[in-house]
Amino acid sequence: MDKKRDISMAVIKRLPKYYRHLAELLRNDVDRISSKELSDKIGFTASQIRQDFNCFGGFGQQGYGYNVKELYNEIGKILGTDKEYNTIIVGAGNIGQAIANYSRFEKVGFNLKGIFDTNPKLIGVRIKDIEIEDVDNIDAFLSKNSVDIGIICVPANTAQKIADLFVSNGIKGIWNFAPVDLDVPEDVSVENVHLLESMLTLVYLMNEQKAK
Amino acid sequence: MDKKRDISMAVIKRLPKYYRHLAELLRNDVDRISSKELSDKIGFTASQIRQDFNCFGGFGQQGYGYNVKELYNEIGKILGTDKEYNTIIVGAGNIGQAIANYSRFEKVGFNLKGIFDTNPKLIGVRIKDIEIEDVDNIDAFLSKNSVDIGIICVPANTAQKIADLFVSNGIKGIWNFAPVDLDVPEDVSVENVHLLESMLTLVYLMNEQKAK
DNA sequence: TAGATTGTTAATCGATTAACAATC
DNA sequence: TAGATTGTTAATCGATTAACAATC
Repeated sequence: MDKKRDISMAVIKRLPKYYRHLAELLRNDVDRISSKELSDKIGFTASQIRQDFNCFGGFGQQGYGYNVKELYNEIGKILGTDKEYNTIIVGAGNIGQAIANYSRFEKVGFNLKGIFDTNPKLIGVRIKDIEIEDVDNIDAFLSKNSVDIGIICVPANTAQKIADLFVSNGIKGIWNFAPVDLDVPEDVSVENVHLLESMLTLVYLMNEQKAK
Repeated sequence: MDKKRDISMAVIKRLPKYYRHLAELLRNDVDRISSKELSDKIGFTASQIRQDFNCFGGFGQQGYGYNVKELYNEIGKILGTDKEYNTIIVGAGNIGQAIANYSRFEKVGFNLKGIFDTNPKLIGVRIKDIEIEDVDNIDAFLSKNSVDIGIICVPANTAQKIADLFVSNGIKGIWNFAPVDLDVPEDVSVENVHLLESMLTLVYLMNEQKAK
């Protein structure tokens, strides 16, 4: 486990992409791959790929390359996909509902346990066999159920309040879709999906291209 | 315009965050801010903030700091929010519908002009006064309408086909939600939102914390 | 064994931070 | 003017790339 320490964020952000490409190779029945071949496919340099993998120990074999299945499993373990995670969604608007219905997550071990909203029109509605509950019930729900990840899909002005609620109930992972930077203790991990910022990045890149 | 050249991706990715924080300051009627104060709020170092802004020219005033309104407008211009953009969404599933209904985009100048899907049950359905059309109509639609940004919300296996369709019709910006790396000419910009990868990053960070 | 490719060290490159002169 | 804070150069830090010995 100690190996995991001091891994740079640059490496961490590349891991899921390796994982995705290896899953694809696996589906295509590819047994082995060299860092050079993976480089051609994924776009990182072969040197970087070898450096990245060696942060976690040597998965390859000189003269041969990497065994796809083994590498896929190793990276899965590093990422934590060998475990299951219980999640709840707070905010059952457009994004919240889309995430709730997004079936790819279940397949990878994310189990949605609850959906919450403040809107009386939504409370009681069922999404995927889960009845949307009042946000006021979150505290009680979390004291009875073990939840690993809280997903925030509420507007910016209430997001911090929800995050505080998560933190006070011992949730250690927050997936945040609200356009704010959440303030949480350092042992709580936050991953943001800032859609408008992503769109603005695209617009910048387009205008930059046009100027060339 | 030449100033824009050679701006590193690290800087570009920070611009939307500056823009969001400045919008908030503006809403709170803050007139001026120093790099030090902005640093406390946004989390980047004061030095980095000044470096970033100076990539585009000096927006500040010695001894005073930055005028919030002016800085907000300047960054808006750099990002391209002073213009409007026509968009279409291909794939009217969970994510596609959520994006279509996400009202924050309209406010910032993104105008949704069309939604396309292959599912006969969805074709003809109206979302926000826009009737979902058959994907087969995209070509004809694009030859008649000026579209700046194509949004891909289809499954992985058809995403590249849609991207090709966009490219052949002169679209220069693609916002991609499909879990694939699209292959496009270099004058076409792609911004990815890879939800599963974002979630896996969160899971890694949580497990790393636990190991400490 | 010979060839191929890793694991790993060293060199380079780029991004961040520190420092301070310029100046409002 | 004195104080404050930028703009900018120099120093540091970290990440990527190159090179090659180890070894399958």
